[in-house]
Parts: sequence; structure tokens; C-alpha cells
Amino acid sequence: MAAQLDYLTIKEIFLRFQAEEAEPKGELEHTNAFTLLVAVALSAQATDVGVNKATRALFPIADTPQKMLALGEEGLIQHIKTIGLFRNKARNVIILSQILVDQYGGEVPSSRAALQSLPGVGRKTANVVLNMWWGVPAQAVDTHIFRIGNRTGICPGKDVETVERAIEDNIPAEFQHHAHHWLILHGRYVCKARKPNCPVCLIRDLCPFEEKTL
DNA sequence: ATCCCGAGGG
DNA sequence: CCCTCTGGAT
Repeated sequence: MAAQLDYLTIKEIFLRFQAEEAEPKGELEHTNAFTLLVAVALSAQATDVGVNKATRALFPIADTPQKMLALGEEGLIQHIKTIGLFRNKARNVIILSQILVDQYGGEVPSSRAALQSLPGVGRKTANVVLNMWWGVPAQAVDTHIFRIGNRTGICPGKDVETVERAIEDNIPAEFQHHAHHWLILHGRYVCKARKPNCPVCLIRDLCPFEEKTL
């Protein structure tokens, strides 16, 4: 775990991210709150490219919990069986759809407690929906953010709860809302798990990490 | 700590 | 072959 960076260094990092991309977006395709929730749930241990490939055929016929229930678990499996963990995900999405219809008027709830009570929706997925749909400054810690937080020292921690708190404590308020996508995209395309591309990194001079190969 | 679990990259 | 991908439930 890298030592925590100081405040001015972290601020400079996010100024550079902001200069490069002022309004970073996630890459999971969706058309409404329900399809966002489903897409995020499907994205566990899967790439967004793989999820989008499946949802481009799925969402046109099942973009509401009612339509998802009409499609049914077996029908859903046929759409998502190219995604890892598809059996658990299909079961969760069907049960979750039934709960939305029965308890939330077919709408996606806006509280973390309600979101996390849904099957297949944990803290990370709930935080993504809160941030992206409801505009709540919730910090979702996924594999990318956990890795980068520790490599760079922006938000280090030995578990996701610690990293989530470090994000809230260390990142200046004006960057909190977009921090999630800046860090995700940096992790996906530059600070990759297996072969980080340090030579093209925007914050190389501020980062204590250098991959030791050889 | 373990299971779930396909696709893509190296 | 092995590792990784916007994790969650038991």
C-alpha cells in the first residue's frame, strides 16, 4: 500500500483529470434507472464491453421490471449467458424486479438501504446508482478504484470500507462527484491491473508507483 | 474464505 | 496456460 499523498498533490491530480475530461461518463449503456440498476448488477466481475453486448439486445425488450418479469428467468439467461456468473445474476434480477413491482411501484428506490435490500445489490452497486442516477455523492469502490487508490496513494486502504472513507476524506469536495469515473477510466485504460501504461500516464510525476518488471 | 463463471488478453 | 473484469451472498 502506497503512503497517502498530501492534499495539494491530490488536488493537482484531479485538476489534470478535469482538464482532460470535464464530464467523465461511465460506459455502461442504459436508458433509465431500471436499466442502469440491472446493467450495474450484471457488471460484477465482468467487463462493461461484455455487459453492453448483452444488454443491447436485452433492454429493448425488457427496460422495466414488468417487462423483465414477462421475459422470465430462462429468457433472461438466454440473453446474459455470455456474461460470467449469469445464473446468480439472472435469478437476482428477476427477484429484484418482482420486489420493485410489489414494493416500490415499479420504480428504482433512491435510498441506499432500499437499494441494498435488493438481491444482488451490495454497497458498490448501490453507490453507483446513487451517484449516477440520484446525484448523491456516494463513492463506489470497485476493483479499479481499490487498485489505483493503493498504487497512487490517493485513497489507500486494506479493504473497500477504508478506501471509501479515504476518498471522502482525501479528495477535495469539488471533485467528489466525478472522482468515481475519473478513477475508473484511468484504471481501465492506463493504470491497468496487469500491465500499467506508466509512460503515457497523466500523473506519472506525482505517483509513487512504478511497475517493476524484469 | 469460498463459490459463482464466460469472454478477452497476454 | 493464467489473470482480470465497475461483486455479492453464504
